[in-house]
Amino acid sequence: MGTTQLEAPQEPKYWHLKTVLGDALDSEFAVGEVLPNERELAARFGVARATLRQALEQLELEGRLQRRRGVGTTVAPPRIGVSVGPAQGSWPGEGNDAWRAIGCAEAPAPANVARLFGESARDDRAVHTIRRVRMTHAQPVATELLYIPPASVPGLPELLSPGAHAQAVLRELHRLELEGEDRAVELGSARAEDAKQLERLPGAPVLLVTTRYFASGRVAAASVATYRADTCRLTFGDAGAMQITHHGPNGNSEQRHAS
Amino acid sequence: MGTTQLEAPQEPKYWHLKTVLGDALDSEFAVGEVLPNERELAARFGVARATLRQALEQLELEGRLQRRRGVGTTVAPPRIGVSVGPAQGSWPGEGNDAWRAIGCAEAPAPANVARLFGESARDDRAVHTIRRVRMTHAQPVATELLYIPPASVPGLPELLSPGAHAQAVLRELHRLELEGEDRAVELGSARAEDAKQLERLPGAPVLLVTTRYFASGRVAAASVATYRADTCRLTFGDAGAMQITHHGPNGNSEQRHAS
DNA sequence: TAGTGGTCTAGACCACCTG
DNA sequence: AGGTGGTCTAGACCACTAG
Repeated sequence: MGTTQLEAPQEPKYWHLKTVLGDALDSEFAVGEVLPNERELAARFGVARATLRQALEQLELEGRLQRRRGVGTTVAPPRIGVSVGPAQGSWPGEGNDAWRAIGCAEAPAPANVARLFGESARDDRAVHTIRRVRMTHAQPVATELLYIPPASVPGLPELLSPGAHAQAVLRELHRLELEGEDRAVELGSARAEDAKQLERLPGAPVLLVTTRYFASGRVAAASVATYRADTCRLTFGDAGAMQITHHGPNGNSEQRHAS
Repeated sequence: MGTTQLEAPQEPKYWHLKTVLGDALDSEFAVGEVLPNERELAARFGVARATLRQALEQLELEGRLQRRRGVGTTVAPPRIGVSVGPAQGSWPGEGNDAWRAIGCAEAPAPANVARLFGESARDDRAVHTIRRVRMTHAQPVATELLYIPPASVPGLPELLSPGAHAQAVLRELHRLELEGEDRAVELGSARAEDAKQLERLPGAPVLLVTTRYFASGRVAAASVATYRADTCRLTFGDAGAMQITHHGPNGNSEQRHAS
């Protein structure tokens, strides 16, 4: 032996670890089962805890693990498919879409949101801002800020209790005919406020879904929703019944696709 | 002073750092500008390099920074909006959709893909597998594996060169009438193979877009596309012209939405 | 109170790019 | 060759959860 060892250690330790752990999860662990703690795992694999943690972070990012401070690391269930596409309730709050309003306010839209409404509403007054949470299987999967310009809900009743006010704004909004929607998805990290509602730590990876609702030839409402990236798979179209993808066990697909 | 310091150091250093750096990016740096190197930044802020790196990682995750080994850390341009929704070329490869086939093969579908085709094709023979890359602004933004069962392309000509074969399969596919599509988006990390094509390191955060194409009352094709999460914003519908969201400067939206 | 994951440090070496 | 970011180590302490 000696220098004859031609192994390719090009592969970082944490990457190799991730693979090994991932395989172990598929073959030796059941969903919900708790793994040994980080210090023991690190010792068992002969690496520093920081290195072990790098591997765990990746697996958590891929939705295979769930870590909770003070509790432990458990094997995560497959991601939940949550429908965000059209072909459903159309307007926000229409149909049984599992959103729950938890607050509302009237304030000038922040710059990034004002942009969604286009040039027209540049110097607009305060917009109705509704904060909602989306629950699935008794777990919070998303928070959302819904922005509705006063012009979209002209016939609004008197000042009401915060809860009732949100209901009233949505009800008024539904009187309009929805002409179409627009959507964008990007990666982000949870702001402190959102993180708390999603029961995650600040900075946790999230999927930001920005939506524009069109009616009366203009943007009648807009929203920015924050979905937990670890537990959610966003579905569009009638993909509700689509099976999981789960970059998993044999999903590694080590075939030649080459050239 | 002394114990009178009631500051809330609950906020982790890296989180605070991220905020400070983020603000600095907006006010003092131009897109493309290179930041001081990590060792100097760490010293300047009085933290260990690992802590500084945690902040940079977050900013990179949010698409605000771009780091390249051996080169440096630069301020990233706003994310590129790439259209993935319907209302475009419909079939993959139809229209000018900036995809370029770089290889193809016939092999049994991996388990996770076979699932997309439903029960019917459980024990199916090899499927056509086409690997494509999507370019935008001369940069690779996505790689894709397109799976097409032989049944979907019956009239396929003789064995051709790898490149021509991919073209032929797609051309045959276009003869079918597309009845609808299905889509799911989730967070993942780049496999080594994809990472290379996307000019990123293995494990880089990506958005996995799984699509099913329906024709003749069944799934005629399916694909798993891997988009760079740092540089891309996926758009659906006619959101092509939608302005950036950019969780940015004043986007922090420190208003009360409370209850 | 004991045990977990989360944060932080101060170093070291490596892989990669550029001049 | 020199500088960059990427990986890794071996510690320490903190915040949280649970029995």
